[in-house]
Amino acid sequence: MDKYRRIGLKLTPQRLAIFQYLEGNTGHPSAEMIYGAVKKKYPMMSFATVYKTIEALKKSGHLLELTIDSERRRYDPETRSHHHLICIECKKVVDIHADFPVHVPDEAKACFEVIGNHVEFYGICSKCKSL
Amino acid sequence: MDKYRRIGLKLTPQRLAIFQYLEGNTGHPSAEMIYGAVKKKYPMMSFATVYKTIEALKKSGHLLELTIDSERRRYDPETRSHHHLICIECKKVVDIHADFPVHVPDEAKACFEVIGNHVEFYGICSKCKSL
DNA sequence: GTTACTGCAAAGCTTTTGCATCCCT
DNA sequence: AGGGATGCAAAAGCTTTGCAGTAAC
Repeated sequence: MDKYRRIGLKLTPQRLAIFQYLEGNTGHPSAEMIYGAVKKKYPMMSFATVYKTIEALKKSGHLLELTIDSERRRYDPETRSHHHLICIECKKVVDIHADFPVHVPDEAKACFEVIGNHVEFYGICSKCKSL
Repeated sequence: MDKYRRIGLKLTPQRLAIFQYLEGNTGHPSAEMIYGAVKKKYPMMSFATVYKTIEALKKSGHLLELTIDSERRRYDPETRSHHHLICIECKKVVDIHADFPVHVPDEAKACFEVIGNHVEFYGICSKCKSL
């Protein structure tokens, strides 16, 4: 947890709870999910603190904002490049750690400097399929 | 334009203007961009009509809702499978029509029925790069 | 004539912000 | 002690909805 102090973030109890909730969390939570989980420990926790902490983590590169759900922003503490499998029913998102041989066509390279890529697989999870 | 009437949509002037704006539009517009463009022709146009028409087009499969921009929903009249190149500065989105050899790992196949995939390339467009 | 669409305004959500207070360092 | 963080409440976006009037079919 010292990595957060090193980048100038004060370690308040609320933040520690958020950090702990996010640590290794592969559920791609939304702000509301973070708030709900952390509020159990700290009932005084406010949404403002959640959003402000998310902002600080994003800026310092410890949290990624995903663009996989059009209804709300979702976050991922796994900042290494990886891909996702998304259930179109329940919006569940599962990580896929693999490298895919995707190469941008040359005509696109001409007008874009490509930095990275992200593959989304769409489908229906087994839970939703059985309903 | 008859394809819309065939699926039970009434062809009002407002809708025709929206359809015409979207036809072949590769700019991945947001609701506000659609509203702004169509309002020039029909100053009485309301946001409600834009959103309700978007909803009708989505339901009938004539419009895709993209999840490439966390700030607002963006739409794509190109409903065939394709991919995107996204400028992380100005959020410009460019289509890429190509097939990539991406295959879901077997362990993921076990718990998901995969329907499709979408590759996003992130980068900086030449316009933003020169700023 | 029916049925569905429009436009307005209000409401609903998610996210951001201002500010006084508090607390980590 | 100082500067940043918290929490509240208000505000700001974006999107949806109810409803009365209107237009397409």
